[in-house]
Amino acid sequence: MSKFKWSDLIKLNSKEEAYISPLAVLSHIDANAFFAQVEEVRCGYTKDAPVVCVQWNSIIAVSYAARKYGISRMDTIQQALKKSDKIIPIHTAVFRKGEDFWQYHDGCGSWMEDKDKQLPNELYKVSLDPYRRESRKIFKIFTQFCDLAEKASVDEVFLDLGRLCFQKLMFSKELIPHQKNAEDLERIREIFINGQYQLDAYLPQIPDSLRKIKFEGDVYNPNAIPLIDDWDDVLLALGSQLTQLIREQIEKSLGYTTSCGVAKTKTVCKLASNFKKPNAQTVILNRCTETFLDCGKFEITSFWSLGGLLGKELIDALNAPNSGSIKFIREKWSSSPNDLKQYIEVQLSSKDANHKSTVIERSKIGSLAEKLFALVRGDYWSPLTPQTMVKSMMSNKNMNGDSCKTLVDCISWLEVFSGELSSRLHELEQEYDKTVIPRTVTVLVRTKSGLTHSKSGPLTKTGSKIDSQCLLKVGSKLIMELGTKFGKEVQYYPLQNINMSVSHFEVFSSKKSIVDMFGNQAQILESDDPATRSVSPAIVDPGRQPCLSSEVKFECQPCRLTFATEKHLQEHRDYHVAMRLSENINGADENSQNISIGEKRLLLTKRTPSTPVQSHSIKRIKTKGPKGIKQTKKSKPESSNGIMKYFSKQ
DNA sequence: TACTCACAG
DNA sequence: GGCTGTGAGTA
Repeated sequence: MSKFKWSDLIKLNSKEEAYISPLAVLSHIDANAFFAQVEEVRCGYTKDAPVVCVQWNSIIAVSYAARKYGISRMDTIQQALKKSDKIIPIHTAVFRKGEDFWQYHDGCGSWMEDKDKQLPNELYKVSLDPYRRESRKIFKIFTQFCDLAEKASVDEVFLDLGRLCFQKLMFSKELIPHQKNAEDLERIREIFINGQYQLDAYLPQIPDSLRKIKFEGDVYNPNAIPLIDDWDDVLLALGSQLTQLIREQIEKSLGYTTSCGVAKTKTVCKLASNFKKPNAQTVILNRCTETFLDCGKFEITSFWSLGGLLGKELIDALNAPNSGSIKFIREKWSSSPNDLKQYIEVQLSSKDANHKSTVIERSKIGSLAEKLFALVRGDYWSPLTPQTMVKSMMSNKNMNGDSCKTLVDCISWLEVFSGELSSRLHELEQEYDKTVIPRTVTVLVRTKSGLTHSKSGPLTKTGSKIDSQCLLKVGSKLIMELGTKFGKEVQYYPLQNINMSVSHFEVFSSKKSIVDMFGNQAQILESDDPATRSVSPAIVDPGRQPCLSSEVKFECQPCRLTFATEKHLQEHRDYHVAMRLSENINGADENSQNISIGEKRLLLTKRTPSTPVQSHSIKRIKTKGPKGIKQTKKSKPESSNGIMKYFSKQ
């Protein structure tokens, strides 16, 4: 007789209950050196090519081919090049300051000798969009196969293979090709199909024929025990076959290799997928779970969510030795979580007496002890959280030196952020086939002294879809309010950090009008005459469609940028005015005083003294501010273009 | 809404 | 180790 019950098996058919069954089959799949793989595939290299993905001077992902030269994620690109000149560094895509689309600059980067081919941090912001896109493609394959997938990060996923395994067991004819030995399994299938089972009854012993079932990948089995003993092993074997299939599909269609862990719980899956890399899968039988946790590679801090302060404090509170602490805890507190809880409480009390700070909240010690008690046994069950809508999106830029020292600089970065956020919002909409409208925009700055200040405001736009212009409009308003409020008190510029985020998403299920719009655009694009195109389609980010000829009606004379509607043109002009306002508020230097509104690019790239004279003059009334910061009041511009409605608090 | 902290890759 | 990002908690 099996040690499992019919109810354990039947639960696999339920998304809500499968993870809690002792027969659960979950898996964790991780794309190896993901950013490096994306670049390798994008640029057409093979797996043998020692590609590394670079951001400024740092290597942020190392392909396995490059790891053979001893290159690690910590290395700077210069250090890596000393280890081997064979490596192929590829820089991430970047936004240029003041532009709202990203681009790859292949053949450029900080390691280039040619100064013109370097990408200065001051002028660019890294874009991770390409990796998100590839991540979505991978995730789509997962969801095509599997009805319950949790996206754990840009390169990781958890799968609940319960239904697939169950169905394969019950309905797959090829599972047991030799009919002679299949009789037992057929009888079990009949019992299930006819509903002649008792949920509380134990399952029969597994049929002999099933003992020959094959695992895909590596089964962790240091003591060479028989692999198939009970139904949990059978189901894990089926799960390993399924993950193999899914992973092969990903490699075949997208070119990415993955590492995979198959086990009963998420935490064990996660450790298992990390066990052998790259391009491998590791199966942890339930009977081998504790042996696996004790293999020497893991400690308390290896568990998800215990990798930081909390884990360190736990180890400290439990007086656990650094190595083998999982086994130590399991054996020292072997009967119940309660002993563990009491021990932690006592230890923390003595810490309190010594006025030591702790991140462990007293009210949570009970649940923490239960969790730890289960974790060290590989028995901590947590559900897969089905795909949920992200709750916020941020676009962020850290500044070097004094590269963000004026409001003009700020607004230029806001333009980048607006482009990135609107593009990501649109991708989100396509992914869910929903309309997504954020209701709140937040702008945050951090001064060199570490002070942060943020301002949030509503995004009231309705009807049409969110674009970078409308985000920029709100963001500009917020940053100006921040600047005027903060600038008087403390040393404001140069900023150490600036970011913008959108949150409080409203989701509409009907996306008809937007889908139609996309369809029309695509059609127009195909028959578009390049000569009449107003904006070069060479702009790379396909998330941002160029303004098409049929839509072009309004042009900003100085910029020669064109807009579909007068409203859009108006907003664009407001941006120019905001730029000029900011120069005044900020007490801009001599060069930027004279910036023509048509010379945005010039302003943002090189501050040339010979910049043309502006066409609209703004009177400047200087007032003396504290700490030598120039405070400037401005008169209303001659041609305000309705700007005051956006900057009414000025 | 404003801000801080923890955590992860 | 710097950069980028998400989410929880607090007042």
